[in-house]
Amino acid sequence: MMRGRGRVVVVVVRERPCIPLRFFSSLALLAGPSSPSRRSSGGGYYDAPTTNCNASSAAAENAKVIDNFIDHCYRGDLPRAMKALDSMQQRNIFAHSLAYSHLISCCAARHAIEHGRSIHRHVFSPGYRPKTFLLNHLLNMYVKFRLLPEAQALFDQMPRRNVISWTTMISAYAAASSPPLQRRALDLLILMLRDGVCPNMFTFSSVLRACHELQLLTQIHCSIIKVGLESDVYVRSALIDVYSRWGEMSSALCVFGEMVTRDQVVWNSIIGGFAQNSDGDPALHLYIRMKRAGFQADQSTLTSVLRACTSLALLELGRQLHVHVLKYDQDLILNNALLDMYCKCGSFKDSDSIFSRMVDKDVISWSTMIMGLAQNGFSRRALELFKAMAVSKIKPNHITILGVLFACSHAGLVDDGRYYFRSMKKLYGIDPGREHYGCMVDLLGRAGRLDEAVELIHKMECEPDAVTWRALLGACRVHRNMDLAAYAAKQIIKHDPDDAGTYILLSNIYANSQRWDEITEVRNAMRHKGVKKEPGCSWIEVNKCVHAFILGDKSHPQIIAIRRELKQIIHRLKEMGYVPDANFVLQDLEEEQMEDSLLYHSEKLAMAFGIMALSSGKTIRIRKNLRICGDCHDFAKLLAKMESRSIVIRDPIRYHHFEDGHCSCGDYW
DNA sequence: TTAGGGTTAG
Repeated sequence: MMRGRGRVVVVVVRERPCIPLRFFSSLALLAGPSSPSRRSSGGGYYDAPTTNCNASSAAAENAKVIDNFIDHCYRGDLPRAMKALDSMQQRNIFAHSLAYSHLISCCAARHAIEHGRSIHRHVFSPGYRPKTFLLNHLLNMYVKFRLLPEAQALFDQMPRRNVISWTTMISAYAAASSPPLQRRALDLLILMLRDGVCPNMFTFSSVLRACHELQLLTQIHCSIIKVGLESDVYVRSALIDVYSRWGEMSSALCVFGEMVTRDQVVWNSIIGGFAQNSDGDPALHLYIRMKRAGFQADQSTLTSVLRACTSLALLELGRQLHVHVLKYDQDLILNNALLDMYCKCGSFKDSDSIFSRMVDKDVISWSTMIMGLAQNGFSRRALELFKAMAVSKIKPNHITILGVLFACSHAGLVDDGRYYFRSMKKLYGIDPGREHYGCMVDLLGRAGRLDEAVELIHKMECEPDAVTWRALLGACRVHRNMDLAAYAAKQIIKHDPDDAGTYILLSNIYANSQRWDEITEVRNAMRHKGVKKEPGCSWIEVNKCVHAFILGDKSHPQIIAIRRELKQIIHRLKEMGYVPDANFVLQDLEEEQMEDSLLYHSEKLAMAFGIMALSSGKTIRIRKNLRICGDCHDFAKLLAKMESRSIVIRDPIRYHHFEDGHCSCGDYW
């Protein structure tokens, strides 16, 4: 016993060598409301009068209860700790903040929110003044349970808030999925500043996620530099991520380039940024640099690098990465990325195999497969998989339905498509968006129901965009409806004034009708806007090298041999009945382009090179930046038949699998 | 003694 301020102070220490001394030295066994003046926040003692034996006995009993509570907290025995907490609540006695914080962490780890709420009630009992640090623990617990309203209520109730309290709330709102909630993070930042609390690197790295305006992002970046926090690695990776989301890769690269001590996450941020912006080349180069810098690829790196392979259609490199993925064989996100890579590189044997072995599948796994099959023209299989998804009890989302409608349009299943479109709200609670309408326009247009397609566009609940009108234009192309094509093309240009291909297509339509004034008008508009058509480019991967072929370009080291091979192929194909298709009225090819270079379209050169460089029977896989023209499409069908090998050509819209004289797109693209 | 950054389908 010790003497202090005229009272006997009983030190309660039990023999527990495994518990840190600091833990015990900070114990506060506090008296109830009958003696509030004697409460202490960190002395490791409780007070008891000397003259009253009953009171002394009660104090000893209280000490025992608290001691038990602390013991259970430390051992992580949640049920017993909660029982002891009940007892403390009845006696109106309290332990030190540290014990509660330990228990709150246990509740968060064990998903025991009701216990967490009991602790919350307990520390707000009369006679106890919880420290800010303890309330921050509770705040964090509600945030971890995604109970933002409860976190906000506690935050509002807090008598004092420090930078951690504010940052916890800002971080919670910034991580929310809805933009209005994310805007609340920015509002809180302003309130925090008004409250005189300075944001630190934790605050900035959190709030950056909520930046939905580029101007605001720039302002926050300036503030970060002003207060000297730009060197923090968390802040930098958040900046890289947000600039990447805005497609501002030069700014992201600038932030990355200024760093001296880069960690794994920063590398992942910049690689992921390029991958998400469909800029696969720099993503792969940065990946190589990361490896050279001594970092190993983790799940996030591999997912982004797979995405880069997907955008570049690099099947062989994707297969190499698959070997590294094996050590994370149950990682759902990584498996989904792998599925998508194989789907988009046209290798369904591999995607099927992975999909069937995946233990966990989510809506993205199913949607990836359904969409992959649909885009590649395997509509029946896509619809069968959608039925299997219903059995699996995974609920479809708007992208799944998009895949289903895409599949219906490619198989000409008008009634099925209508059924899914009409019932998507009722069956799945999903409102049709622009993309769903676009699929329906595609479906009706493909079936030759152009009037119905136009009617649907006019009935849309949302404003049609260039994609909607392009779907109608595609149908006009197939069904040779030039008037409607001209109308659709004008609508596309209205929404996307830089679409050079559509200007050229419109000009060709007018030329066919000898409408010279309108041709001049279109050409002047192109000149005025400085619109130029991107040259056609095709890529093919051979022996781990990517070979690029550009229309009219002769820089490939084997170009003479390739052109010779191509001429021989054409000669043989002509014997099979191939007639070059020079009808370019409903294509976005210019007349001189057709006359001079029909023979040397980039995909034809890539196919000829594939025949030369790949072993017999191996699938020729080509990626193209523009849509394939009708002549190259016929050429590929006949070549696949003549060579008895598969040819896969991926254009920006869809995929063409050529086999035995047929294409999976059913000659509609 | 509490708060922060990177990965998947259209």
